[in-house]
Formats: sequence, C-alpha cells, structure tokens
Amino acid sequence: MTTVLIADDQPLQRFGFRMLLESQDDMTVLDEAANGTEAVRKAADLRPDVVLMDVRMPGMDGIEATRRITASGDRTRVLILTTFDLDEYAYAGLRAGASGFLVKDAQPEDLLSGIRAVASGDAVVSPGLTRRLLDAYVHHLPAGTPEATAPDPRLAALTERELEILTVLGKGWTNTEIATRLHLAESTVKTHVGRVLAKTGSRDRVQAVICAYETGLVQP
Amino acid sequence: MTTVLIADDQPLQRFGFRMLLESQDDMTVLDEAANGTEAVRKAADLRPDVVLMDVRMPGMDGIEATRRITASGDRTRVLILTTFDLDEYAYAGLRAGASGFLVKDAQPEDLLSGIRAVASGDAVVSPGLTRRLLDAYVHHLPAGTPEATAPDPRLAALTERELEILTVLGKGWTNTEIATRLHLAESTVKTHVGRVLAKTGSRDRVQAVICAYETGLVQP
DNA sequence: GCCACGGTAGTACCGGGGTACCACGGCCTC
DNA sequence: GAGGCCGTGGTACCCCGGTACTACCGTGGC
Repeated sequence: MTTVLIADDQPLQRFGFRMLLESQDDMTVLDEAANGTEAVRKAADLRPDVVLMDVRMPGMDGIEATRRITASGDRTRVLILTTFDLDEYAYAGLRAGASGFLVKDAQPEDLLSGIRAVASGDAVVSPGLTRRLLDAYVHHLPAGTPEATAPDPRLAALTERELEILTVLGKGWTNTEIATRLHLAESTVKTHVGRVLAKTGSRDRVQAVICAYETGLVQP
Repeated sequence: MTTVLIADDQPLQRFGFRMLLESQDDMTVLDEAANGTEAVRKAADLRPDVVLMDVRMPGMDGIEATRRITASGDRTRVLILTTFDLDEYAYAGLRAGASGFLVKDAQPEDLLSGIRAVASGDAVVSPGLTRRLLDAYVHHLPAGTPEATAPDPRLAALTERELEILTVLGKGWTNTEIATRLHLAESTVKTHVGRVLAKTGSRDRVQAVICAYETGLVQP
C-alpha cells in the first residue's frame, strides 16, 4: 500500500487528487497540506511514501519544502506537480531532491503510474522535460557510457554475453528467470553462469554478485 | 494519425503490438520487420512516424538499425523496446539517436503514451532508467544532491545478530562457513538467514546480498 | 508470576544451483 | 579446409539453500 501526502494550496485541486488516488486499491491518502511549512511538518509526522508537491504555494514554496523533506533522511519521496513544465522549476526541484516532475495536465493514469514508480524508488519526469534532460545528458557525455567497457581485470576474460549474464545475476534473477526473460534454455543459462563463475573465480552466484558490485559492473 | 513500423524478430510479439496499436483510433501500423536490415529498408520506404524497435534481433540488431534510421535524415523517430533495462542497451540506443527506451513489461497504456510522446517530438525512457539518468545528470551539475541516506528502513526490523548475518552474507559466506566462523550450529544459521530474508523481503540470499549493498550495509 | 522477544538448536523435506560432460552451428583467422 | 572461440542446448548427478515446523533458555517489561 502506497501512502501519499497531498500538498497543494488549492482545495479543489487537492480534492481531485484525493478522489483519484482513493479510487486505487494500492494507494491511500494520509493527509493534505495547504503550504510548504505544513507539508514539511506533516511529512515528518506521517512518513508517507510519496508527497505530491505543488510548486507554487503561499509561504514556503514546493521547492524549499522538497529540499527539507529529502534532507530529513526519511525514505519519503517527493513527486513535484506543476501547471507548466518550466525548466527552472523542474531543475530546481530535481536538484532539491525530488524523485519526479510531472505537469498537471498529464493523464490520470500517468500520474498514478508516476506515483507508483516514485514509491518504488524510480524516477519520473514528463516527456517534454525528458527530451531536454536527455539532450543535456548525451551532450555532457559525448563519448562513452559511465562504465563503457570494464577495466577491471576480473572481468577482462568475460565475453559480452557473460557480462550480460553477470549483470542480471546482480539483479538477483534466478536461472529460470534469466532463461525466460532472455529467451534461452535453462541449460544454456547454467552453462553461461558456470563459465562466469569460473572466469571470475567465484564459488557460487552470491560471490559473483559481490564481484559484480566490487568491479562496478552493477552499482547500488 | 500516427504511423508505426514494428520491428521485432518474434511474430507473436509483433502480433501483440499490432493488436494493441490498431485498437487505437489515432494509430495505424504500416508494416512489420523481423530484423534490423528489414527495419531500415522499410523505414526508408514507408517513412513511419515511429519505429517500435526491438534490441535483440538476428542479423543487424536494433541499435545499429536505429543508428541508420536516425542518420537517414527522415523525420522518423525510434522507440526502443527491450526485455530488460540493461544500461548498456539503453545508453547505446539513446546515443544511436533513439527517442525513447521502454521495457517490454511496461503497461500497455505506458507504451501507447510513449509512442504518442515520441511522435510529437518528446522523449520517453522507463522509470528505472530515468532514475539513473537523473542521478548522472544531477551529479554533473554544480549543486549536488543531498542524498544523505540514513539507516535504510528495510534494515530497521533487523536485530543486531541478523544485521551481523546479513553482513557476512554480503561477504559471500556459505551457511556452514558462517556456522564455523561464528561458532554456531548450521541450523541456527539457517534460522537467522531465514529471518533476514523474511524481514528484508528477499527471496534468497542473492537478493539479500543485493539488499545489503543497496542499503549501504556493505560497500564495494 | 507471566509474557514477549531474541538467540540458539533440532528434524524433515524438496527444489534450485552448480558440476561434469558432450554436442552442434556460426563465425573468424590462419 | 582446419582449428578455435562463442553461443546455444542437452543429460545426469549431488549438495546446498530455503522452508516449515518445534523447542529451550535468558532477559526484560508489565
């Protein structure tokens, strides 16, 4: 069950969100807040999974409230909602620690799936902003990916496929899961896993996962 | 009306996508392709608004096909679909010019709204990847993220002994090793491990180790 | 006194994981 | 064409890991 705190200065807006969220089996609205100060206090009090945060509010605004909530150390995630997808708001909100940024004219389903994604630790931003973020990101990293090609000697002997297998081992997948999701026979998976263990000097998949973390192939 | 070309080597998968898309009033499937070469040819021929592109295909893969399609100068956008969100695929695909990257286990509505977003020039990536992109992006900005993670709630329920067990699980120890090195009976170790798994929501010790890394209990 | 909780330990059972081996097609390089 | 590497698949076997119970003993709180 995902618990939500709604922070918005417009009662009618809050009502709409509450109706939408309460119609879902897996969501419940803990409380509402009409400004940033109230949002920070109630977030600390109720420890909701997600705070639905409006940007423009009297007194403390949503950005500052987001900063304080994410700085508190609680697990609470903030999803910022605004009427316009002005970049200044978005970037400021994301730098303040928000897990997402959606425009209010999004489809209800988008809002719901956004809340679910944020609650599970993922991030969500509206498509228009994604485009701009992506451009900025690709522009910032012209050549390679963060971990372009593994420099760690322990992974040097691994083939592409074996690196792939090691990566999904790092996700905690079982052999049968790997088989179905990669469209392979389980015997093939076992062969690959066996070779990964041999080449990385791991006794079992647990040590292989540790190896994956230590080499930076997968990251927490 | 958004025109779409479906590129996937699995006929059943293509059929599913076609059924879903054709059920929408504003979409039409121009044609299908079973590999990258075919996708490039048909994209140049039919000039679809969007190409739904699978990554893994025999012959030319989806990444290379994406590169050629976006390099052609046509207005055609490419939305990459894959079974799992391995970063290598995502980054490679996005660098190849794709406008989006979604995992196949996404909700049908997410796929549809993704196609519409891409067709209108926006970009879409799956929530999990958004998180990582965002982290990388924010990390590149002057103002850092206040990611001060206090003791993770997933570990809150664990007793001292159980934290100890989880820590040595993170070292890759087997049950018998834990037993001898901590001077316990193996049955006791099993009891502890079982409780750790239950409390951390892990299916097996592999997932528990991942949890240990993600919570920062053990570090690479 | 009693109860809850944490740590310890036991038994029984079964499924998945890991090993050892073999095999075949595709691709590359001599 | 021969050989090697890689990815794929198969069979057979054994053991560890995980589950589902139950049980006892301290300690601390009411």
